[in-house]
Amino acid sequence: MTQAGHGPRERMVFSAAQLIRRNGVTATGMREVAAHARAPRGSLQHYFPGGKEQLVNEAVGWAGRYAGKRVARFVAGLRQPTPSGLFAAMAAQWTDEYAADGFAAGCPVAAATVDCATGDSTREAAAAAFAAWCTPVAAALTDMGVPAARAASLATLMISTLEGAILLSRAERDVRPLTTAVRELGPLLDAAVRR
Amino acid sequence: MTQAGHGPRERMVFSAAQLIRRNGVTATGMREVAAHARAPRGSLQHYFPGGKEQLVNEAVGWAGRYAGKRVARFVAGLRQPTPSGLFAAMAAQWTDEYAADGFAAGCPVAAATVDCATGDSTREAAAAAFAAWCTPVAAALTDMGVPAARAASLATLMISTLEGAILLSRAERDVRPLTTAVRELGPLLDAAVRR
DNA sequence: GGTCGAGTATGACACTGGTCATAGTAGCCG
DNA sequence: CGGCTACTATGACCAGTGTCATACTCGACC
Repeated sequence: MTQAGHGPRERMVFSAAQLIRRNGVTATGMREVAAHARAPRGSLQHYFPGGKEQLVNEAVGWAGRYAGKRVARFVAGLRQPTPSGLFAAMAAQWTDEYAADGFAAGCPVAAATVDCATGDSTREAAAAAFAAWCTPVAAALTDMGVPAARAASLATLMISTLEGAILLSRAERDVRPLTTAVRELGPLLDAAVRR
Repeated sequence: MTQAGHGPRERMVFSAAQLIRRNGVTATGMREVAAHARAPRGSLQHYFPGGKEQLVNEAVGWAGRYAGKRVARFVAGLRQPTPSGLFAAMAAQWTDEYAADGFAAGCPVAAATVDCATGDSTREAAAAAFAAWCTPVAAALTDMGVPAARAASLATLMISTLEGAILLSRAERDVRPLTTAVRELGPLLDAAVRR
């Protein structure tokens, strides 16, 4: 998650995702988002006339697209593409971040799902984000030789397990749940490739 | 999660867990908890001089102990105890609730982990709750014949996957992530029993 | 130059949050 | 009865929220 906002609008969406990831939706204030993005407070109502709900939904959508794009880069970075390798790479993104920056942040989509006081549209945005994340994973699995029927199921399983392991790791302040998830789930994933 | 509070204090802890489960920590107000528990507002500062932080932590701890106790009942209810059967029973608790009452609520411990604006002690309470949940699961696995070395890892995997599947199911308003987790993870779990 | 509009900047509003202070009530014990 | 403790009840406070209204800057365009 590198700082990559050109315009002030994108910076605000990015900052919103960043803060939601850390503190949750309700605990993240609009003024706080503007300050974090070093954007004028008045721009909030200008760019996001739909208020906080719109801002949160866009942040969630951004996170989903970001995660989806990362999948392609992960599989491209594998010397020998295997399902377990992809899963390990996805988990490594989190273990690396936790090792470098601490356990302060989680997945913004998860935060939006749990903290859905904003309205039902946020829940829909979260579902769309998970779909945008799950689809490329399933596609990568089929490319690796997993039958199409199981690819979608395994992709869902991978994201479920990863999301839960992130949760446990954050609570325990230890990457152990993430590493055990990779170790235990890897063989199951590789066993699904048709040879 | 049946209403089981005798005294007003327990009712408040229970109500707090219930509301946190639905709306998250920050979005749950103290006055709201008192009203939901049909307890006088003044009792809040009497029973919980530590303020919201104490109330939230006790609610999280209660949820952890509750989940831990459920495990023993689950394994007792299985006619033939297998790891996959236990996992299916744990997931069924959620699919049943979602089928009956809708997708409004999630796991309170997950909510407390994500929405940790209350302070670091809440995170520790969440870690303790996950431990109180994970330990009996690992014990049940060893009883079923899983080598002790893997039992702890598999218990962590089960809870990670379950927690993530709850998240996805809630976002999608569909129990599909939960059912696929059970279907895909079952064989892996049963393959770990020593025979 | 004048006009327009995108974007910026503030201040105010109504409201809710957690917390504190204080007063009141009930029941038990001596 | 008085006194004490457990509990209840209420009101006030201040910081914070999202949102709105208004006024300002500044560059582009005719």
